[in-house]
Amino acid sequence: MTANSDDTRAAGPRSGDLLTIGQLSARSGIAHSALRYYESLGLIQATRTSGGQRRYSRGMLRRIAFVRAAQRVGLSLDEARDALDRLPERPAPSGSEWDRIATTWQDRIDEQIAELEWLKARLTGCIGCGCLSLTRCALHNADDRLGQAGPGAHYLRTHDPATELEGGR
Amino acid sequence: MTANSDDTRAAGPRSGDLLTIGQLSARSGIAHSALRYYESLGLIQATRTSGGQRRYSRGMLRRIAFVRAAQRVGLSLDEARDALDRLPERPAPSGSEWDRIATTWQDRIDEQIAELEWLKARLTGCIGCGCLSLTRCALHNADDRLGQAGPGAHYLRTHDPATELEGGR
DNA sequence: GTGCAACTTCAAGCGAACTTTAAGTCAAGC
DNA sequence: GCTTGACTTAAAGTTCGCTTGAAGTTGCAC
Repeated sequence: MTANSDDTRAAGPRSGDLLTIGQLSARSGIAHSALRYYESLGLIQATRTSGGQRRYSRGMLRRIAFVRAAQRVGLSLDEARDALDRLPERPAPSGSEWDRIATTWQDRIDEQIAELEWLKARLTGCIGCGCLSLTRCALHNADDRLGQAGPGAHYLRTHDPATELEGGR
Repeated sequence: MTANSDDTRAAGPRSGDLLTIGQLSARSGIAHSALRYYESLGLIQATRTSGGQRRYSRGMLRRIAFVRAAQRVGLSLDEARDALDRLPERPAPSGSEWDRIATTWQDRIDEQIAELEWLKARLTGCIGCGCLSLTRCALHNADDRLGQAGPGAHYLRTHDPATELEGGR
């Protein structure tokens, strides 16, 4: 960005609240290209200057934070947009819709933690047994557990986030 | 020209130790196509019948389980193969190399759990405050934390697994 | 008014992890 | 011997989440 003054926006008299894409990128840690990509997906919005440049309200930082949290919880960007679309866009999302999402996400987080704990426990067992015990070693016994999830790329996702969000309640 | 003149022993679907790709797929829960893909990457190996069909030893189930565990820990398939290559292929991996990997993975798991706990705690705060508190809400405050990791797609990976495995020797 | 960083669009490219398709071959039960 | 389903290869296609490149425009300090 230019070495213009250190406030958020030096240009216009009343533009104190608006961020350029470079500023939004710096604040959010998301690359310019990714922000434009997010805009193309409808995750964030921008107004335009008369010259066509994007200007973002500070509320976009909140939306980006929401998206990043959604990703960490395992949602795709499409799913994050759906969730955002259901939130009232006030000063901040509020009310039962947000409660519902937060609760759902916490459940998902708990599931992910539980799975990691399971894996960790099995690895601990392996260390203890030197991975030589056919009856106790995680990697020996894992195949008993492997077949249970059915075919497909289910190993990175243990459940379908869409059904979780849409049909869950 | 008999199908099983050799040690391959391709006499039938339930011929002792060797599995067809269909059987391996059923046992492991991994699609046929993915198994062939894994073979192309060197993650698993097969002998061949005189007719050219793959036959897998039961040890491949262990290797697949290892790969799946590696994926859950956040490794790429290439990294999983590197780890497999360093394990002695005995009845089971054993010894200090396995200890080292298991320990490294447990550290990674701990990190992932910690991050999930952090996110969960922030969501809990949001529920408590109805997401209206500018000072406490995770999504309001997240941007303060967002910029700290620098640019790039750092939000899904908080560290580089390659340096973890290679440099940590 | 000039210089230059920061911006614009659009399309193509990328990397990971697979899946799909097409056309053919093998294995085993009857 | 025939049939049928499981298998073979190679290449192309898919999805996700972006990044890169080219070529041009805007905004602002000097």
